[in-house]
Amino acid sequence: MSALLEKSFFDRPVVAVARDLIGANLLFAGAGGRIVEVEAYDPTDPASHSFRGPTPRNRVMFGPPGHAYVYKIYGIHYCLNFVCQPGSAILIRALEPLEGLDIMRARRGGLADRQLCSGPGKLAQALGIDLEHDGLALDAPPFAISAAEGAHPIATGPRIGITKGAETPWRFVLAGSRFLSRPMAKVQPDL
DNA sequence: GAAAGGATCCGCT
DNA sequence: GCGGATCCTTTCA
Repeated sequence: MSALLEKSFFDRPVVAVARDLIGANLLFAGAGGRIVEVEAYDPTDPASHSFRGPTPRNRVMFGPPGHAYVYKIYGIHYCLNFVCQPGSAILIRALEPLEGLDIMRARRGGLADRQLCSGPGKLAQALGIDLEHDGLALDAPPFAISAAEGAHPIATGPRIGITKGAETPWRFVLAGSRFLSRPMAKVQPDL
């Protein structure tokens, strides 16, 4: 098991951090697994919550790097992000479930492992994350995030579910993973 | 004060 | 493949 990531890991350009998170291990209170899908957002990006500056909801995005930004979407689901440099964050979209399988299955209604964490809302539900956890530090419990070990083939493509900035290819996935929220429509190897 | 719409998921057709 | 659920943040008058 490699060392836990420190806040300085996140104090870099958001796209570089996003690439490095593919293959990293994310645990929240003992439940989680390998990160296989993320998306990057930055303040110059019309799809980003930070595009129009700080608001009560997104204030954590403008705080120090290495904290969790959690928000509610469509009145029902929660999404987990990692804050990088000011106004930048990475949406964690899918995990390969590895730890705490029993509790994650229970939270997700007994669904199959492929469906436990294959989407941002599902992942937050499986890990038990909600608005109470907005702003928590990522380098201390209940978070435990360790760096990827070895090489991971990364594919890139357009982000999912957005209407503005839809062409920006800031979705990063572990190529060929069975645990993605959706397959990469057109596999583009990362360069 | 009002209205629009969203970084989603699930069930039904 | 499509639409409803569900709510609250943000924007605009």
